[in-house]
Amino acid sequence: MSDILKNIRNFYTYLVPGIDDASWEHIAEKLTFRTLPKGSFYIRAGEICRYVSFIDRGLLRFYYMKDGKEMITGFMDRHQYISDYTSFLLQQPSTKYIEVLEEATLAELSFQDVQNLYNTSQTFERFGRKIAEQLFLLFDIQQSNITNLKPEERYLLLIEKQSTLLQRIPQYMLASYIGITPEHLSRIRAKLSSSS
Amino acid sequence: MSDILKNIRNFYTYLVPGIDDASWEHIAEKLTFRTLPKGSFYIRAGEICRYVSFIDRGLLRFYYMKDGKEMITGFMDRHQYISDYTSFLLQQPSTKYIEVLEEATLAELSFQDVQNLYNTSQTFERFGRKIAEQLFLLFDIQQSNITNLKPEERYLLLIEKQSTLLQRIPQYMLASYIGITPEHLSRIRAKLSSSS
DNA sequence: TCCTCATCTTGATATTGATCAATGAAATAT
DNA sequence: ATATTTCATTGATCAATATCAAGATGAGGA
Repeated sequence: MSDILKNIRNFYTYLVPGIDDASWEHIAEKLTFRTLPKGSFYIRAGEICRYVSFIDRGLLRFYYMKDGKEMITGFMDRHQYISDYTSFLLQQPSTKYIEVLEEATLAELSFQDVQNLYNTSQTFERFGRKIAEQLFLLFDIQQSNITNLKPEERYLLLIEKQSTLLQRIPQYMLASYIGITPEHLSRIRAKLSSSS
Repeated sequence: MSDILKNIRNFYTYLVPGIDDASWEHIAEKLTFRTLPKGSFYIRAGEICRYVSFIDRGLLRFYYMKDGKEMITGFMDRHQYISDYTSFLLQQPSTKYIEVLEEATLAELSFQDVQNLYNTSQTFERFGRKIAEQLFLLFDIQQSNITNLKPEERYLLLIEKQSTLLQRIPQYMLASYIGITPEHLSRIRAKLSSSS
């Protein structure tokens, strides 16, 4: 347990370098813990996201349904932050699913506690700003990948940048994440391996 | 001039409802003003974005270059906030161009002033958080439009939601914004008008 | 008014990636 | 070990959209 707290504090310190013990205690005492088994859902479409969570362990996938098909928009690994932040910020029903791919242990803050912390702690307000800024930057990179790169280039980038993910995720999910059909990814791979 | 300040204060109040006069004065005294003529650039690829700006008047477009072609990612109208926020946050060279389509009057804060305000004003820190959250929400909506909708549907959404823009922007720019060629947009329009 | 440049339209063809269908391979359950 | 199910590959065809090439339209300047 104290290992989890250490990891979370590292995460906070990364975003708000100067954080002091008192501010940290203030936050830490509000954290609650939860373990989600493989195959369960962090959130489903229609539900309101009531927490922001730190992933101490595990792997999750984001997707939404489009014409009866799952469209995967991202994966979240350990020591990252997870939430359907749109649903959380607006406290309105989510349009996404977040499914647990590998059993996950989460440390969470409720919406109400987050608001209270914003009102009582300048440090936490800064943390909230940093989180939103990080998400913005992440989105900006991802969007430019989607619009700039062809499927083949996105696949190569994935190999280069996230090779650990490739081993943990079936190919048809990668295809969906890249934005193509499993058949097309298979052909891209065939072409790449024949030409190299 | 006092009209501009009133508009900006409305914008701040929208994001941080409780803002008091003292906090506002603190911010207002750092604002600088600038008018950019039509055809000039707010930023070009390779430059670092040193300001966040409030558009009091005017219209601007975001684009990046891809294989020698301009790919338009957005338009910003008056009473909105503008910046290449990725370049601003990281203080690193931009990959985008922001061009003035209609003469623009801007009220700006420099990167350094923004950092100082974060350190001296809790209200401003909250404002920074809200700005980032708003940008995140905007991106999320835009991304789901791009991935969920077909070009024709994106065009119809544009007509429905931003009909004022349509009159101010040439069709080939709309095509780029929608993510298709001008020829294809022309055909979509032909099909729509024949079937209605 | 006429000319010119930019924009928009229309047609023919090419490319990309999806869909449908079948087969092969690998993991899991019995 | 065998059967069942899930996942990956391969082939044939189809749909959406890009590209290339002319024209048509329209607005601002000489």
